[in-house]
Amino acid sequence: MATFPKRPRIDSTVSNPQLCKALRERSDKLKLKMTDISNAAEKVNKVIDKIITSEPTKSHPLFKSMEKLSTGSYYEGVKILRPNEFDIMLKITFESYQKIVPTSIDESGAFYTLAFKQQKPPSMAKYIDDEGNLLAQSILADFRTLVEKILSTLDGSVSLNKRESSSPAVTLTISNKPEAISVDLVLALEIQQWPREASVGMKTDNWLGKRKIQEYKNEPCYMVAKKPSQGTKYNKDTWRISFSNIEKDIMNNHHEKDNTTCQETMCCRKPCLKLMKDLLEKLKHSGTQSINEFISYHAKTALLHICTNYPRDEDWKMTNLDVCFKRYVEFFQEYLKNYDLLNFFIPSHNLFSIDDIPKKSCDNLFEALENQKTNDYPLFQPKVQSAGAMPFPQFYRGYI
DNA sequence: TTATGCTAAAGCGG
DNA sequence: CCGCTTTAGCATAA
Repeated sequence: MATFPKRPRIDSTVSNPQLCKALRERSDKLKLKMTDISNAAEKVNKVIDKIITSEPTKSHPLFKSMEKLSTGSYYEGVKILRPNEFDIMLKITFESYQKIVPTSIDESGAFYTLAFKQQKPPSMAKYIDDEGNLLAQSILADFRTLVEKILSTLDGSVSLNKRESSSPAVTLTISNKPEAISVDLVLALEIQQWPREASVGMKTDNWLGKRKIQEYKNEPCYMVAKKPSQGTKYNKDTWRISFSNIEKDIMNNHHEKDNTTCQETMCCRKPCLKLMKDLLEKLKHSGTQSINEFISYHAKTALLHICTNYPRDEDWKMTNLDVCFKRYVEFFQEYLKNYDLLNFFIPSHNLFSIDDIPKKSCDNLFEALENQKTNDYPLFQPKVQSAGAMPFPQFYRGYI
């Protein structure tokens, strides 16, 4: 429960026009170019369509129900710099009589076994063990084989990446200039009823509104074939829960409840997330010690929590971008210091501990963020003034 | 299944 | 800064 830092502290902070302008310029630089989007979208969509509609897929007992559910940064409109990474969830649904029951296997509420409650369809026998549990890894393996087979009928511009043992994704590389495009295909089983562990999350009535939250809880959630990080702990095949569908809807409809006229004041929730992703990437490449474990999902989750604390569009005015971003950084630092970043949907699920992130890495990132914040984000600066030439309080001088 | 209309975001010109 | 056009993605209807 003691998740959030104390409220105000920086509410009184006044925007600094120079810093605000500099952040906005950086944010503009992160935008995707329309020509890049067109190129990439055409190629990606073509491949996905091929995979879904090909004969081997359509004749497979399990995969024939596959439908595209585009998720992740690109489709949430927060991808930065170039459209070079796509996340596509391929969802599988079961006939109504084939009820599947998720059972949580640990305290976190992140991992589940999935068992057929009623009859087991004979065509699916190879994916089900003696107790009726669905075998995540064998389904994933067959899916990979299927994709491989379909790609082999193509012109060779698309290749299959090497398998990564803990990843639930089958990753494709599409050749493209100036840069290859990588596409994560994530096979996901659709579950109609949210597990009990998820029923207490998403406490954000003031931001999204009770009605909207209830609508979300009536939507399905998904199970993906991701192993727990200590692989041998559970002998059964396990699944990890995913709310990518809800996350996407929130990101694309993130204004405060009942606000239908949000056009007038542009909010900076998305720009803040883009800047944070950019900053994390830059820190990773700047030699900052062991912070490579942090992923954009941590940044996104932090943003969702902060939006809950600051629910009003008024709290996110574009003209206050610097204040909002500083607030974001400080909340994120608080999560790092407490080693406590909870999954937005499942409060029992601490992202840091589930992903086995060392406390030391959190401390390192805390310090790196502190340094960036107090020096007005030197890593955002356009280009290097060759080393040494510019000692550290760099640009944006002349305020305060 | 396909066609059509809407929206958010990029791009551009004032 | 503001308004206009274009585009991809998506929802809805036919």
